[in-house]
This record gives sequence, C-alpha cells and structure tokens, in this order.
Amino acid sequence: MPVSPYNARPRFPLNIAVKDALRELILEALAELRAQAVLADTPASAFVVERTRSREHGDFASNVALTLAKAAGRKPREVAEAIAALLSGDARISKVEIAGPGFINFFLADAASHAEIRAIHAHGAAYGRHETGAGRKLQIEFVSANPTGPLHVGHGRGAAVGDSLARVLEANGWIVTREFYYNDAGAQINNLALSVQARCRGVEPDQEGWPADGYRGDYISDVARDFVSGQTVNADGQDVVASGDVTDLDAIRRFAVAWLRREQDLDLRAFGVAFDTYFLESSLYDEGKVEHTVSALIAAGHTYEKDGALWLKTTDFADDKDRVMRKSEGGYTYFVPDVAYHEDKWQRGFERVINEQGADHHSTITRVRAGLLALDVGIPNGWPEYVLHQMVTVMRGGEEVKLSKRAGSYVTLRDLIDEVGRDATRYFLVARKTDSQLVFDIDLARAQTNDNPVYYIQYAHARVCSVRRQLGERGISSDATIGLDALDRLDSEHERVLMSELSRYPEVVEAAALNLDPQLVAQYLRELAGAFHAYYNAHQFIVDDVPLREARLVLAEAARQVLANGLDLLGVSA
RNA sequence: GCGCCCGUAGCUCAACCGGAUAGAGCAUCGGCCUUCUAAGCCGACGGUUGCAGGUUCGAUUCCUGUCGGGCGCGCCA
Repeated sequence: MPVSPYNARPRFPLNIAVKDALRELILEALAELRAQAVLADTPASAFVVERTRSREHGDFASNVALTLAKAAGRKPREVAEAIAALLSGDARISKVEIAGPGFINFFLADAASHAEIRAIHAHGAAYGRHETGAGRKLQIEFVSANPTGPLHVGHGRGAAVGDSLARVLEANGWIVTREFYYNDAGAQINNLALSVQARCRGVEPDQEGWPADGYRGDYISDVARDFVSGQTVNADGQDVVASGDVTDLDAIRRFAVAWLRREQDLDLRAFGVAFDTYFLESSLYDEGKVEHTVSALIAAGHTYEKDGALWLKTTDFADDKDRVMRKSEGGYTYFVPDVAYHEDKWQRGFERVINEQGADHHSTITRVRAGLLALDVGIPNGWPEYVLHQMVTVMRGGEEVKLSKRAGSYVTLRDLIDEVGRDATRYFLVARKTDSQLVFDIDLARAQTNDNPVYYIQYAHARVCSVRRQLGERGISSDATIGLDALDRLDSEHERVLMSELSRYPEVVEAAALNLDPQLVAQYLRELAGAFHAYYNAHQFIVDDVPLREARLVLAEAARQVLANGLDLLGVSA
C-alpha cells in the first residue's frame, strides 16, 4: 500500500540461498500438514523468514505459525510444533526451536557458516554481488546542479547517495548509467551571464548596474577575470575560449557555463563521483524534442487552450490541478522539457530510471509522471522512481554554518572535502536515511578518533592488514588452504558472531538495492567492524597452533574482504 | 489553507518494509596496554518511541486525529 507516490516502488524477488532454503522447507512442511488435514482449509499465508535480532533466538526465525494459527483454530505454538517436527533433515540446520508466542527459530550448523567463509575466500571482491537485475538497463540521474555556482552540501548529499546507490545496484546485476542533467536553457543562465558581465565591468553587488537577482559569490569574479584575460576552459571534453568581449553576452554565457561545469566536475572528481553521460536541457530544444513532446501531448488529446495558454490536463493523472505547458507569451514552462527529457530516457531503453533529488523537487514528481502517462506510449505509472533527500545543515563548534566566502550564501561541497576529507564526507552524507534531515557535524567528521564511525570501520580493516604485516616481519609463512580445512577450530562465541555477521553481507547488499537505501550498508559496516574489534581484542591471531592460526587468519581475511567490499559500495577507501 | 517528509536515551542515529526484552555511537561513571595499531575492548547508567484514539494474537512500524520541526504549493526554473 503506497503511502505516497514516490514510495510506490517495484519490488524484486529476493535470492538468498539460506533464507530460500528455509522457506522451501516450511512450504513443504505446510503441504504435508495440509495433506494430513492438520491445517485443513487454511489459506496460503504471507509468512516471513528473517534474521533474528538476538543470538539467543538462533540465526533465522519464521512467524509462519503465528500467521496460520487463527485460521487453523489452534494455538500458535501447537502449529509451530507441528511444522517444526517436519523440518529436520537439512544439513544446514543444527537445531529448530519454538519460542515466544510461536516463532520457529533456526540455528544454523557450523558447516553453513564455514561454507560462507569459503565463499568469501573464493569470490573475493565479487562476494556479495548478485544477479538480481541480471543485465537489465537502469539509469540513475543525480546531482543535476544548475551550472550557475559551486556545488553545495545538498548536492554533496545527492552525489554521495546517488553514486552509492549506483554502486549498490551494479552489485545487484543492473547495468547502470549515471547521468547528470544540466538546466542550461533557462533564465538563471541569463542571470549568470549578466552577473559575470557586471563583474567584468567592475560592478559589484548592490552597486549601480548590478543585475536584480545577480549571483553574488566570489566565484563570479573569478569567471569574469578569466573571461577578460581570454582563458580557455575545458568542460566535458570541449574547449571554450573566452573572447574577452565584454559586450558579447552570448559569449560570456557560453564561457561562464563551461567554467562552472568544469569546476563542478573537478569537485565531483575529488569526491570520487563520475558520470557516464551529461545531458543538456538546451539539446532538447535544439533537437526538436520539446516540440515533438508538445505535439504528442496534443495528439493524445490531453491538452486544451485557456486564457491564451496551452494546458495539460494533469488532473486526469492524479494531479490536484492542471498545468500550463505553453505560457500566453509563447514560452514553455519548466515541466515541458522535463517531460521531453524523460520521454527521451524511456526511448533510450532504461527499464528503470531513478531520479535522486532534493526533497524541494517533490512537487515535480506528479507532474512529470502525469505528462509521461498522457503521452500514451506505454510508460507505466510509477516510472521513473524517485529518491528524495532532505536538507543538510552544517554545524561547527555547536553552531550552524551558513556561509562560504566562495559561494556567498551557502556551504560548498568543496569546503567539506577540504576540511574533513573525502571519506568522512561521503560516509556522513550517505549514512543516514535520505528522508530525514541531516546534521553534518564538522567537528565529529574531522575527528580521527573513536568518535568517528569512518575511522572505526577503516581501523578494523587496518588491523587485519597489520596482522598480515606482522606475519611477514616474524618470517611466518601462511597457507590459506590449511585454514580453510580447519574452520571447525573457530568455535569461540566471538568467532561465531563474526561469521554470522559476515554471512549477512549478501542480504544487506540486496536489501540496500531493494529499498534504494545505501544507508543500510553503512550501518552494517559499523556492526561488522564492531564484531571484528571485539574478536580482535579477545583473541590472538598469531598463535603456535598452526591449523588454528591459519583458520583465524582466514576469518580475519574474510572480514577484511567484506569490509573492503562494503566500503567500496559507499565510495569510501578502506 | 493544501500536499509531502520527519518526531525514538542528554546528543547523533538504528530497528530488515506488523514480531520476541526498542538497539548502536557520543556524553557520564568504572575497568583493560611489557603481547598482532588503545583509532580498540569490557561493564554501568540512560526510554510512557511527541500526544490521544483505532486496527490485531502482536504496533516505533498500518489507520484517524492532534501538537512540533522542515520542504513545497507560479503562465519561475
């Protein structure tokens, strides 16, 4: 039941080996019980098999008995007993218990954990990757900042979330295209050109001749200086040479856009984010796609003329009022090229399109989807999907930071990268649910201490590397095959907990894609690092007992591998 | 006024899309370095999940109302 339009996301089936196996076992038991008339006439129930919260409840639990008890007219625990009695025989299960109101708890055999450790060893960087999307095309559009100024922290959140999401979806088998959309055709670009022109003439904000809504940041002066001195800038592979002619507003506009695109691109590169395609709004006009979309909407019969304007009847598609497409003065409103843009995405063959945007764009969702439905070309409702992130506020020394010298009225992404580093910035911006407002605490992100979860995770990785270095320094050779054959020596509680955490990773990767929520990965890594630190503190790795030593090294290496794999999904270095 | 998001420990956040005793980190207090990185570990303290109803075996989760914070409601882009 969708709560809001953009939450109505398609669901894709889970493909998790152990969970599936347990589910199958339960379904077989249910069939058997129905055959015996124990559960006569009970409907197929929507039960789940899920990870337990607490170790004492085993590894997985199912609520199947609770969901069936009423229809069966029996107590939940009785139903659970009947099902559990039929669940023996799978080598991966060591124990089945009935607990609480009627949960069936599964305790996995050690062999199941050992198989997972071997899988990590065998697959390395590929461990945890799935084929869920299996080669289907998906596009994610994110950042899409106007080329009128440096990227701000909100763009940074979009960049961190969008890129991590792209990585997570790739890990689930989707062929992902990262796209950046430039609004380079509107009034704000003209405003940019006027601002640069004013600076070229030595006019400063609030002085005579400064444009009404001019951009006031210091960077405008930089652009003006480079334009006047005839510099060349390269944006997206194309050189733009400044003419230096201050009267040529068109030349100033082209130069300023290229200049800012280059600056934004450098910021994104410093952030570890790269795009596959850059799409210019102006190209929609140049190539006649806007006109095409307008005629298509008219032909589909969802438009009408009123007050000298052309309207789209978006109320036919769940909007609360109709929207103007062509203003009475003749120009198109913003959402028309937006619809044309998304029709273009559809024609490019993306089965899924995800738009990662600031929550202030919320109102466009209904309009864009309405426009696409009105085209009547087979675009399904709910396409494209949206991930919206809420605002970011930046704190330093307990006070909100609102200004940067360079941009004037906002804190830039570059400010954060320079001050706290790429890793901490990416982690902090992605480690929270996107629909909550985010407080970015610069002091915390700067801290290279245990306060800082980034370093906590990276430190766990570093400790494994340190153990390996110690081995070398002590002249001890290591043979993983010995360890892989001796995994049954890992019988401490710390080791069982760590192995259990490690085996969760593929589920986390899948859940993050399913929910379009990379924050799940960040949270998981903190928990995994915690399990590793606890283990590290309680046990020696380099012991004289060779099989035990090798087994522990294999486990430590598995932890290192999964930490590295997970951090990679966040774009954070290990 | 209408729409969307959020409200959980003193602070910053989780809770696997209805499950078991609501969990972490920081802060506070108390322990652990002659040993692979103490950037760490172990323990204690800390909760009427904003409030009031409802749905049901079970609600932080779903529904209704209400209070508080944020965003958006143009023939702007």
